[in-house]
Amino acid sequence: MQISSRFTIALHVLACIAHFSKRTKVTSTFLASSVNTNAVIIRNILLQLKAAGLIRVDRGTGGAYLEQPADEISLLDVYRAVDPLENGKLFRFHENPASDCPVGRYIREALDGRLSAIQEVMELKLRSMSLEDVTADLDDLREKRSEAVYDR
Amino acid sequence: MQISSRFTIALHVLACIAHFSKRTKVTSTFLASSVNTNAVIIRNILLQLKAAGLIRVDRGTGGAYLEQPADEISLLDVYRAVDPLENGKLFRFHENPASDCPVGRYIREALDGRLSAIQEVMELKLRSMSLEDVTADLDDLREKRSEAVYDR
DNA sequence: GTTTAATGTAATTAAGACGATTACATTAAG
DNA sequence: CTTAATGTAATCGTCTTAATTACATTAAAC
Repeated sequence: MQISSRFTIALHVLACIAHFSKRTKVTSTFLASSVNTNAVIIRNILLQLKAAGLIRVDRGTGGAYLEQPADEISLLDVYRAVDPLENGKLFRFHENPASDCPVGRYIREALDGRLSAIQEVMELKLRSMSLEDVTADLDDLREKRSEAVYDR
Repeated sequence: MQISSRFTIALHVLACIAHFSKRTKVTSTFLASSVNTNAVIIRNILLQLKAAGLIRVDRGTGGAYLEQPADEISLLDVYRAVDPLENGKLFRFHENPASDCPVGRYIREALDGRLSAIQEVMELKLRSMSLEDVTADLDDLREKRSEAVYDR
């Protein structure tokens, strides 16, 4: 059960908006070609990011813009925007274990706290990273790679 | 993208084996009724746990037994046994981002380390908990609940 | 040796998610 | 009014999950 690529696409989209939107109009078609997917896929992700209050999208004229500073958009914000979990729970249980079994009767209760703790460390880590961290990484990589060219 | 219930079913199954296998023969039919699912579902999970070296299953006569002490079986062992990730990566990327885009060209490299770090904290937490921790929780719950009965 | 109870395994089904795609109404600037 | 873009519905193929039926294989027990 890998996590859907919607999450990494959303980060790619946000990084593009952060990088381009001051200079160019960032449309779903533009984003679709950077990501290499269909514009409708992008538009649906933009709708989710907008619903979460992370971006603004201009109808008619077009263009997407950050609604929050990049350092205030955490990876957890993005993850939750595009991949909402039902009940907020990462782990699923099988329904109706046998209540007349000493294991089945209590297994859900026994696991619940532990599984929540696992989910929590993951979400804490997601919350500790921001869109700005990602764009800073991108800037570093671009710089390093162009240096490498001059090295030859 | 919730994680498949196979993981929590596998923990239920292992807890049953730990609890019952010294006294009773633990068959797939027995486990299926405790979990409340089909015996073939259980048998496939037993095959995965066996392939991971966590249990032994006796053909013909039937019965499943732990192959390792409960305190040496971590939740990560179980998770990996029943829910193997392709490439071992929790997060998926979209293929072939535009290499002529300053974001598309480096986005994968920029995210890779961060996503691995997220996966790692989750796996460390999974590794920190053992089957014995779960069975101890179950014992506690059974004791508490029977006390509660006498309290009335 | 036959019976019996269990596992291993294949095949099928239904439901749901994902990603891609086409189509089109709606919007707003120029 | 034209144009370019978004919002949204509908469809499609593929994959995964979970459930189920069926049956060959195994090994103990009588």
